[in-house]
Amino acid sequence: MTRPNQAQPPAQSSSSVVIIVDDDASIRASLDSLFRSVGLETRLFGSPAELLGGVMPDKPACIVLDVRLPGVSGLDLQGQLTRQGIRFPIIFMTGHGDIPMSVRAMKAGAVDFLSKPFRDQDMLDAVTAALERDAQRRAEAATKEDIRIQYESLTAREREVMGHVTAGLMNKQVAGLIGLSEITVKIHRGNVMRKMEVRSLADLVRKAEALGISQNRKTTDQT
Amino acid sequence: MTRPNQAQPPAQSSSSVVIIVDDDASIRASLDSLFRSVGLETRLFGSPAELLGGVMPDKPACIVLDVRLPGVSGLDLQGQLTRQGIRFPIIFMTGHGDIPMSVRAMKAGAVDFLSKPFRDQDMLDAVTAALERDAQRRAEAATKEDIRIQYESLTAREREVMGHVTAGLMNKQVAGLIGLSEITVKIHRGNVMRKMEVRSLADLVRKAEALGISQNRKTTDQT
DNA sequence: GATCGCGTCATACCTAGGTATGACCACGGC
DNA sequence: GCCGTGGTCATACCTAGGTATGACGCGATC
Repeated sequence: MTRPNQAQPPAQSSSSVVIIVDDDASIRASLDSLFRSVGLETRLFGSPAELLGGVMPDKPACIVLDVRLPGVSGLDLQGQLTRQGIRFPIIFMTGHGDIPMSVRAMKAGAVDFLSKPFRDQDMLDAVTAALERDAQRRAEAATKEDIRIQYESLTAREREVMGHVTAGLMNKQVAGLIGLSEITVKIHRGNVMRKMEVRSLADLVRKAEALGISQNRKTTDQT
Repeated sequence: MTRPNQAQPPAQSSSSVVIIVDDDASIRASLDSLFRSVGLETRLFGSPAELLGGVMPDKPACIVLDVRLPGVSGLDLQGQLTRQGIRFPIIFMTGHGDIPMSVRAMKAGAVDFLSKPFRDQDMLDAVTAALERDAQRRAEAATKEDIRIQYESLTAREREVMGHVTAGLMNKQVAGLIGLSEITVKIHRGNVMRKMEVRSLADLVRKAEALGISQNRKTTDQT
């Protein structure tokens, strides 16, 4: 996998980040101290607005979030982040939670839901799991992003040919379908292989699958 | 996709089944009535042992489970079922639940966790979601099972060749790797295409991916 | 001991895929 | 107007893939 984009590990001062959102300064401080004691980087926020106004870290991270927050609730923030495409794993804390609240949070993808007071070790375990999950997610996203960039370097014709080729059609079938000569299809196909940086059809098919290329039947017609 | 196995929809008296496990007969009865009122089939069990001793339905189903049960707890039963490969979605009910219990259940994959008393509609919504999830899972499992059966019809040599071919190697490379002549590889390859019921390499690659055939992933590209 | 399935390989022939060279056209930007 | 990019196609040549026919060895089974 070449890497025309994405984060390198050059100056990785800290491997992972824990984002803490709580309106109680003393809780922020104690969590900050807890996470730093195990070598984790922290970012502290007193409100959802502060978090949303800031820059998201470009390394594995997770969010430790109080359910009860000034303005919106932690659960609302969870939905807001999801809609914005910010997919850091979330660990909830609450002093006055109930079962429906915890179930809702877990359904929405939270990693854990801890009732205050919780044991430090429980929080650390949850954060460890969350950071592992995020590292996994980042790796997958980076791979897919590389492929997406390659795909975007294709011209419209090349994408069309790629779709049909990865669907298993022969060059002459592709030619017939989109009204070209077979030799032209071969040229496009060669360009696709070069731009997608694959040397076998098998790898091209896998990259197409990763992109979710379905080649919807009959959407192209003429033009 | 031919179907040498799996369930047909011939005499589908009821589309889906709800399995109810509760030691309280009156609860069983009221749930039974609730689900039947919306056209769902039910199976009632007073204990985990009864459930485990029975035959699992061969149609979309889900389990409605009391956390507190004679013998093992509902959560233990959840783990037990998972280990046995029984993957029906589970909805928990509890009269005396707490947050850690609900979180544990949700982490283990439960669809929902309802505190008694719950509204009928909440239970029906949860069951609907669970049955949808199970229908999805069944469809995927059936497809994969068809492919697995085709794969099992291959001889050892054919599987070996299939692995290398779907990894993107040319016939002559496969021949060199496993010490055969190219013509023999071509014969095996032809057998693979026939037995796997595909007519293009692209489809073979997709079936191999569905099977999770890794075959020492040889990264091609790199220029 | 005959049969069968599997694996092996050769010859022969055909189709499919890949690439190089050269050419022409349309379009948009400098 | 010139040039670059993209698209088109032809000829030519080579490699890769697919299949049919025929053949032989081996081990398990009947």
